[in-house]
Amino acid sequence: MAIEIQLGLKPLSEDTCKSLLYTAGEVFAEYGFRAATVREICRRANVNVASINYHFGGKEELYAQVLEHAFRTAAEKYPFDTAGIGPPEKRLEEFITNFMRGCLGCGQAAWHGKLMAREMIDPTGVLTRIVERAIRPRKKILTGIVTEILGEGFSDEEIERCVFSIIGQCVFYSHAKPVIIVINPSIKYDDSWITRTAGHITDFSLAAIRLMARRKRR
Amino acid sequence: MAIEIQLGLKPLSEDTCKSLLYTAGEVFAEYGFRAATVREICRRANVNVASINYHFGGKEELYAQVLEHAFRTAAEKYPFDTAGIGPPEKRLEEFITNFMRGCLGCGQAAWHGKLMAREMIDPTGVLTRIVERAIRPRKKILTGIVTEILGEGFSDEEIERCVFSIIGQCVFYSHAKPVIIVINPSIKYDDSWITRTAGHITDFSLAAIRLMARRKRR
DNA sequence: AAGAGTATCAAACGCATGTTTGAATGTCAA
DNA sequence: TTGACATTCAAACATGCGTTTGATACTCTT
Repeated sequence: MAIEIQLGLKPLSEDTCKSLLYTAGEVFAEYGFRAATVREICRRANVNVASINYHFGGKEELYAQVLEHAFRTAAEKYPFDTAGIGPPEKRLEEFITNFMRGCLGCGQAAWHGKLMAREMIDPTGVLTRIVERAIRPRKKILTGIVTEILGEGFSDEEIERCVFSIIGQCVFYSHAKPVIIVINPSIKYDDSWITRTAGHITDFSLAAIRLMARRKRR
Repeated sequence: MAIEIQLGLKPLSEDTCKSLLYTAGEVFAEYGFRAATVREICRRANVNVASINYHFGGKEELYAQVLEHAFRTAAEKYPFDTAGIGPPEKRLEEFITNFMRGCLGCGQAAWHGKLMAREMIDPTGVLTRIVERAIRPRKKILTGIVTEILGEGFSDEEIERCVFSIIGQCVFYSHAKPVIIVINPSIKYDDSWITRTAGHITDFSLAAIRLMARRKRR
């Protein structure tokens, strides 16, 4: 690539780090930590294979920094803490839509969700950190929304089951994507489809939760 | 191991094949196709590393035969085709319970579900075969049950979304198990828990489907 | 008893991986 | 200009993988 352009200053690219961080996010999200190779990352980033070890100390540390970076950007882009604003039903739909966009969307914004989905299935050493940093806070928010709709008189276990039912519906489309593509090739994972599917999951879950609430009130 | 015992007949073990098939099922279910190593399989089976290539021709062919074997045993053990017997609500609960037992149970009976879950997430060349052989037939049965409860007037897309919502809730506990263990360590994946969780998913889904049906009828 | 066929084994092979090395190149203060 | 420092690079390294090999032991037929 642009090797001869430097025209003077600097050793051509002080931003090898940034390039690696970006490309690594892309490759890790695509293949997962184990299946991704440093050679592939370096090839796409147009840097030498030794760069990863020079700048980051190894594949594992690069992965950790990629996740750290993904946390920050995702937190800005898809705020889940719209707490208390509007009725809980509205917030539920927002939560589900944002969540699915994070898992299934395209581009850098979706790396976060894809990396989390990978970690869920095939955890590395950083799983605990991810849970505390990203998953548990979101579960707390969703639990709050569900609790608000359910009303009084439900055990933590019952509430948690509802939360898992909602999240399960969402991540299914991400986790089982290869199978879904085979089962029903006509599904296009574009933004319009995500919105409609998020709408279905919201309706489906709201119906269930409201019925539980109604039964308890009697 | 028992090398000197042979006492006369046979080359000690003509059943190296069976042992390999069994152990491979265990290891593949535990680690997935890629992460499982032939050396680990052979170590657990107490056979030489060359045995896999001698008897099966390679790791991939062994995997294919393990799946083939798992299909047959699972089909006997957990029959999903209880079609038409009893009310659809009852059949839904049976379906979900059997499905979750297959994904989360212990022992050889659960290999099938675990192998399928692995294949969903990280497909190998046999994914298509698995879909046609195991997944699509079951989806058809579940679709039948859901259609029966929903009644007339729903598009294939609406019905499929409900089916995915149900399956998503089930496989979540299998796919996201490592995360769930961190999030809530108190959950014990025993048979009693599976039954109760299957009950929740049934209630949750039934509530949603019935509400959809009721709305459409008006 | 002899030879053909089958099964097992330790060892090695070829390959891909993450990592390290040592030289080469450029920057910048002294 | 010089020397210390940072960065890049091609090449080599160490390890683990699936697979192959050639010898060995055994059974069974003749």
